Amino acid sequence: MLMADLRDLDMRLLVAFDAVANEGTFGRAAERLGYTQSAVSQQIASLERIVGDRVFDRPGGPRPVELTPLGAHLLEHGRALLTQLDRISDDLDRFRAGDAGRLSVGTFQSISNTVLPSLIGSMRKELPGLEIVAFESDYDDVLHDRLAAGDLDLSFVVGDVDPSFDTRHLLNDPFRLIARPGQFPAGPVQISAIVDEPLLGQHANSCQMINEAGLRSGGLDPNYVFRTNDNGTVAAMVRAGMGVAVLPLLCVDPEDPRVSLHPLEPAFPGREISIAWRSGHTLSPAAERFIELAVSVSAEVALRFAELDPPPPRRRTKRPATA
Amino acid sequence: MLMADLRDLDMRLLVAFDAVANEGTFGRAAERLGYTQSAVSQQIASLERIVGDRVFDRPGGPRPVELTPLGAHLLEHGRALLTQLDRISDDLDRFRAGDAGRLSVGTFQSISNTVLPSLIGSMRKELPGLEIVAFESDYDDVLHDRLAAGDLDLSFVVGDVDPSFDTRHLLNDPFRLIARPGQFPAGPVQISAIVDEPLLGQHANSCQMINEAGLRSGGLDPNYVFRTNDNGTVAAMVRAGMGVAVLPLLCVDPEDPRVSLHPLEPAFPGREISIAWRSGHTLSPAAERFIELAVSVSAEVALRFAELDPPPPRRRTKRPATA
DNA sequence: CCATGAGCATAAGCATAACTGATCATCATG
DNA sequence: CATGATGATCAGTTATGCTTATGCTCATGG
Repeated sequence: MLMADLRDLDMRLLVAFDAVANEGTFGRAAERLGYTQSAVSQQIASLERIVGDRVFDRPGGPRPVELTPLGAHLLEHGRALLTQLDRISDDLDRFRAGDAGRLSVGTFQSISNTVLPSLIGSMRKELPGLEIVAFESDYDDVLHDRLAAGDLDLSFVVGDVDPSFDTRHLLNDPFRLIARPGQFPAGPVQISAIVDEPLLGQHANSCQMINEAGLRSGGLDPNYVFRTNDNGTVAAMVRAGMGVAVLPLLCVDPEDPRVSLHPLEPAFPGREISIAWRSGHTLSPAAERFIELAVSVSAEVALRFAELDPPPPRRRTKRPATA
Repeated sequence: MLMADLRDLDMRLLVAFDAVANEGTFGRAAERLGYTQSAVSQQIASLERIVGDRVFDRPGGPRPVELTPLGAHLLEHGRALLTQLDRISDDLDRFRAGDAGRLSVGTFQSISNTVLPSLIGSMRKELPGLEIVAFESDYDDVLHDRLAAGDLDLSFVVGDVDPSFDTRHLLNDPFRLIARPGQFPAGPVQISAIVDEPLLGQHANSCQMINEAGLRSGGLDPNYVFRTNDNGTVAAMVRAGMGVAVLPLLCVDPEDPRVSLHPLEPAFPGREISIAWRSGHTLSPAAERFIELAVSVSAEVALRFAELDPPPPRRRTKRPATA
């Protein structure tokens, strides 16, 4: 018996098999499927060649065919396969809508604290079937490597990345001086005014590099007395009087009354935050949507920044003129 | 996008898809599958036409292809399908060995008590993967109907059945007089000796018909004072002195010292027990095996009958001659 | 007992799908 | 810039799948 592998099976043969089993005759099955009786006869013959045994007893004459025991057994498997195919079809449709599969996103602390919660909230509300996995690291190269390896679909990044990645710009995150309240008068502080202050900062990473370069360009040779990547710790140390810090605005809580924030003068560029993915690689619909939402959430954050600094000129709500 | 249904999918496309995903290039996948690179390229193109999207990013040049997000998602499904196909293949092999699937057998009380336990025991030991379902009825027509409807794969039957069934003969079950010990001298009893005895018997069924016909042919016009299909009850009634019974040997316990069994004279034919199935219908391998085992277990039973009656002439084991 | 019709199988013919072999374009590499 | 590995594509061939036409089987009903 020349018995082929089931892996050579065309699902259409199972469809025909199922139809014949339901209809009882090859002819009616053919009619339902839009074939001729002969075609169905040949399809069943193909199926039987593949499984190696008859799946129908043909009693001859006008009597309907009946499943052989093996046919009945196979049909259970076959129907399970067909419904699984339908489920896969549905799942692919959901995937195309972004509402299935998994999305891995690289992030770093300040993003995780600010844009990510609302972003993931929106995604989960809009695409509840999508599994979102976030991976956080404050070391750019870790994120880059995992992104390049395909472990991550998307990653938030700081500054420019090499051209093997495509990016979408999200926002500019300006640096601010963090000091004790009252230590400096409200408003901008000259960099020259803090040349002798002990500095608190982060460990070396691209953000800190931008930061230090900016300070140096303002004539300050930074003297770091403590470095930590935990932004909360930095703020606490400032409150404790250990020194002052210069941090990206996203890294501090602008609502915290226990520290005061000051723009620096002369101003130097903030860090540019983008979202990146491997160039030349198709993005999943979920990733596309994530990027769009990231852009809009970031725009809201940028808007809050703009309102924060210069400190909003306490504009009184316009009174309706009394007639 | 002319997107076909997944039900039109040929599993060979998934095999190629899987191979390319594993090998990284169309060419190596083709080599492994015994195709040309061109064939695999076209197979992937077919797959992509069916799912409606690219499943690989082709970076161009000598770089390997990489799964698109949708491709990765589809591949998980595809691999699940392929392993399911392999499992089905294995299951079909087991089915062909009789060790998978379900076997429904029709039976009646005396068979259930005697041949069936050891028969099912042998089957379960030999084919532990087979599910055996027994359906018992003491009404022949019920068994016949269920067999004809295909609810039963096989059924034990009494006597001849209509030609829409095929049968295999199992054994002849002779009728015996059941009496109180001492009521008659050991050995055969003339039918004429029990013409005045009140009779116990079963309700009308084919076995009882044969029985009554036999008694009539021996000159006895049976006078039934109690009928039940429960053979244990018949024996108990005999012990209680209600009357005597004529039952097939399979229906009584020949080890029970509280009743005594007697052949009747003139002898009349016992009931013929066979196993039947729908003629023209393929039998499952499990059913084939069941029939074979039924034949051999029945032969053992017939042997015990032969030893029982005439009571085995206590033949001494031959002593080796001393030199 | 024969005519009828429902049913599947099969052969012949054709259209299409699938595969091969050759060639082209792409692009990393040295 | 030459090279080589890669996928796409085209033309040609083979294989597959489908239709039409026909034959065989067998239950049914005169």
